[in-house]
Amino acid sequence: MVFKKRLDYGFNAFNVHDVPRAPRSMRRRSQSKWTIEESQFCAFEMLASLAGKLLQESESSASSNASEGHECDSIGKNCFKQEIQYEDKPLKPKCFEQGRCEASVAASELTTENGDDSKDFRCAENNAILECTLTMTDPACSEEINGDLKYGGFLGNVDGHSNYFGESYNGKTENAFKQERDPTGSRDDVENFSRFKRLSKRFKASRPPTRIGDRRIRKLLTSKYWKVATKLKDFEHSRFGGKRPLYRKRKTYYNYHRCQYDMLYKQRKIFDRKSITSSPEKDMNGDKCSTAAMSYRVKFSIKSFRIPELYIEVSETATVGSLKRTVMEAVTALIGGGIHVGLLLQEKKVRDDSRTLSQAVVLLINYCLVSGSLAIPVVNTGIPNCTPNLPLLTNSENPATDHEPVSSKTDMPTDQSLLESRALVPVPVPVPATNVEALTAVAVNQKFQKSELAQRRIWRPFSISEVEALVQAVEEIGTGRWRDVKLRAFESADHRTYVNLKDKWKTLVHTAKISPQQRRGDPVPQELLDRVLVAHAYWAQHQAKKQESKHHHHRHGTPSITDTTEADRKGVARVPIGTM
DNA sequence: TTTAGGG
DNA sequence: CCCTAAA
Repeated sequence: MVFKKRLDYGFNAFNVHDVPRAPRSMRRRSQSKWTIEESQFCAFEMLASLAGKLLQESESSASSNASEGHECDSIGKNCFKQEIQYEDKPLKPKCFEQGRCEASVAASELTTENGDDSKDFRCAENNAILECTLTMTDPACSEEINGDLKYGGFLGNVDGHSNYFGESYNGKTENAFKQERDPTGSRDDVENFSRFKRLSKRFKASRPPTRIGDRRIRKLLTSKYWKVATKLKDFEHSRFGGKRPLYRKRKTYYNYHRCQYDMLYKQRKIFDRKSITSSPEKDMNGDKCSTAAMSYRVKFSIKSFRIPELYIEVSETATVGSLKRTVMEAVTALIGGGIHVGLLLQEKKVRDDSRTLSQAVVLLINYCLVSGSLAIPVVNTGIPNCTPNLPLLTNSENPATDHEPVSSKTDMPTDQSLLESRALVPVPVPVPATNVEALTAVAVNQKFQKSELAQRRIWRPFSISEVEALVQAVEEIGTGRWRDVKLRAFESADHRTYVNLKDKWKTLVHTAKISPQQRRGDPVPQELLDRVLVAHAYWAQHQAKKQESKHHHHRHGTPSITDTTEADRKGVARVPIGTM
């Protein structure tokens, strides 16, 4: 069962425990078996219908957050009223009205019977707005359920698994429904009831009777709820860096979380209606970095057209390109296509879509370094091995190349002489005052990175000299002992792990095998590639021999003359010079 | 932890 | 460069 975890919307616990599990049959048969799950699902439904309205209202109420308590109380109570107002809209098929009735009851009960939930409810409303409005404006018809699924896919389009979940749970709903209709399933309400009580101890089962009509309608509605819950669940996962493999950690998401509006408003800068401004800041949750690995994020806001406000949160390890795509998708979904999204960082265009946002900041700093005039001691960028005041590249005669690729695709100066002069004269670190903000941001960034469990390492292309060193080491040591290679040739290069070296060798071999026309990136001298091929062949053969001798040894109990294990261990074996 | 290989 | 099964 996938849905076992708590459904937490990131504000206060909504605590939908085991949401889809309580068999509907239990709830159906006894009028008093009104479950909390149902209430919450209904709340979603209702929220969906309220979304537009609420969005409008929150737009005009700048002081709303000052009186959260009141709002919490009142919203739930007003739900019914608001919904009725909304009923004026043409979209209210028969089945929807039924569901609407339920939703209203649920909402009022949430407020009256459970004070805690009322507050949560308000928050849920905020978060659910975008999703619910999009997915549920049109009532529960099968086609619309499909649309719903599609949107779920959009939300989670990083991996496209949302559809799977939707279908999956739809299936479960079907099953539940079948069970419900099963005549033998109508045996004893008493038993079911006690089971139900076990499932949801927290809530009294003595609910006022609720008249619920057509089963079919109910089925449609519940299946919808399931999907909403699914999406909200997904949302929650990404929000808290939940490590569901399907979604990975770089997943992006966005929402209309009005709760963040005021906080964001203070810090954001909006250059123009199409620009995106990055303003790194702490998460709303404060700096509990220890628990929330995702508590730091680069947040963006967009001011655009008729969209009141669109908030997008992406991991700082998201690439510029993925950010643009996310924005594009979000906006496109709302107002249609034909939009170009650009990224401005400190008023500089960042054009390279493959850079991560962190790298973009580093890049900015590098720019500061080469072009600035002020001199201050040391600035820690927070980016490992990117300390700006020192050219630290081991095993490389050309440290300047270390940073060069990062800035190669931007508007910032990439003049080699500038970079080199920086590299060769690592004395003062000039930092224009105007970019203090960026540096501050990165300083915060460092704090975050320490707590970030798996920060993607920035891309560091191998310099020619590094390749040379690697080839040399592999010639001597072989292809199966990358730790030794690392120790021998890259001992002081902290940013090169043995996995890096192994990977680089892999690509080198590949590069050497393909035709020069197919090669990309800064060319590796053919001489080195030739050596790569020779060494690769030699050590492949060597390894084969070793395997063979191993078997031979096993069979005959005597070492074979091809056994070079000892030589390997001492590192004396190497590609014979003659073959090179 | 290190290797080996797929993603 | 990441992830991870295996060793």
